[in-house]
Amino acid sequence: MRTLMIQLVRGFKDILPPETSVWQSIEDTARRHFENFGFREIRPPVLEQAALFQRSIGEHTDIVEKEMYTFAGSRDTLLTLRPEATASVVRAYIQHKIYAADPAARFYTIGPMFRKERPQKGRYRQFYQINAEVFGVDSPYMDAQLIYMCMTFFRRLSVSGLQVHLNSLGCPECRPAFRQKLSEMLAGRAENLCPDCLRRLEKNPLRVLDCKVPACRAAVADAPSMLDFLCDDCGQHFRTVQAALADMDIDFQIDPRLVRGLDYYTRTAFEIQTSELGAQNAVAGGGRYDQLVEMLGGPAQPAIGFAIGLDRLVELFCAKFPASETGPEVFFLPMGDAARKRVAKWSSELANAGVRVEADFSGRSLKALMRRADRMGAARVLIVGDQELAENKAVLRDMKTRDQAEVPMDRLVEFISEHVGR
RNA sequence: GUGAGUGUAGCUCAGUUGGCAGAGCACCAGGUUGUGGCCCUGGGGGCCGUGGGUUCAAGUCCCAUCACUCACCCCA
Repeated sequence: MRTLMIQLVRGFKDILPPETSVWQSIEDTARRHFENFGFREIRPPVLEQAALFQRSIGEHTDIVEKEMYTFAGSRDTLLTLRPEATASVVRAYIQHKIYAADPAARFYTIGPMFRKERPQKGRYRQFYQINAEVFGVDSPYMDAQLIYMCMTFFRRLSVSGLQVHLNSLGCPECRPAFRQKLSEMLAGRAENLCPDCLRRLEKNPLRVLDCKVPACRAAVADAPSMLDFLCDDCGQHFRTVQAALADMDIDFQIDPRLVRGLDYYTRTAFEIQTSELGAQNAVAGGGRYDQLVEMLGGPAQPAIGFAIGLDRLVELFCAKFPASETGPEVFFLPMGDAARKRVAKWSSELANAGVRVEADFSGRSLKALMRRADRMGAARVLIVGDQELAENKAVLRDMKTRDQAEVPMDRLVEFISEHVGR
């Protein structure tokens, strides 16, 4: 009789060792790097009221229309597994009145997001992001510093081949005029547009700009550029961002077609792309969202942030530095029951003293255990048998040099701690 | 939601016009009573994704279904 195997839910994945150690080190690097820039960690829950995302991301975005995991909570509230983190961080900023003490606040958060899309290379239904959000700062220098922080983070990880794409989406002052102009133009050639774009024409004409359907691309080939419609303030802001980036030696490309999928962005929008991940080329993306805090019921405070796709970053990183198992510093190899009893205690104490150890209690032959130690990449083995027990010693063998030394048992932990260089 | 490709051992994959299920690597044991890597010998491992159909006979042909992968849409 065969029990039915329960498998992963479609689009979800297990992250296994040794790859998990890559995740750990990237996350550690992010924490250190972001904290150097004055960011502190915030950990909002993964479950929120559906309304939070409907109001922030926008009713007519793909995310809200078809990609959210939403289900009935208690009473008549709808709950959603977060498809992105910014809305939650904004909600927390408002709910805990963090602005009251000091409106300027910087947060980062690392965790899983959920979107019900068809899985594909670099895209999962549960995926991980590193988010950074800045509140209460409207200066364009903040925009530049944020992009700088992001790019130097990648540099720290030695991930290269990344390109910054930059655009400005204007503000409520200047965007309507552009939107109007664009709508008029697109309406005139509606028969050339794909069905999706016909819907976008009504709800969000800017999105037609980044449609990949050839006919749509042709239709918008000579479309007006938002950059020509920027008001004085937005224009000034955008120019200052560019100048600051140049001053910080961050290369970028102006990309007037860069329209992000979330409705809340204003002014600066950017995406960091790679050519090495197949179709899903965005490794990070973000922008300014100066109206969102107020839209969600908080005070009028400007804000800007970005999200890094951790899964994609790990993939880029592993392409360059493949994950590998690291063996123990000391592999305990007891021969016989009496030895196993002693090794159980010694190896535990050594681990507790900060040395990475592993002990084998299987009772297999010395040869078999030596092979096992070799395979797992142990730096050295400690052999304990009847002879050693009788003489109150153990044999410490260096697997690389094959040197063997006798270690007095009563000082075993101290001796090995020193020997390993701790 | 749409399209294409792939499902055989832990992994990578062969499998001829339909005729007893295979290799390499990995794993285990022995060659060496308590010393790893190389070598030699032997061994364990499989509902051939699942269900149905055709056939004397199906991993192979047909149908369905599921899963995975890639791509579209969109994004991190």
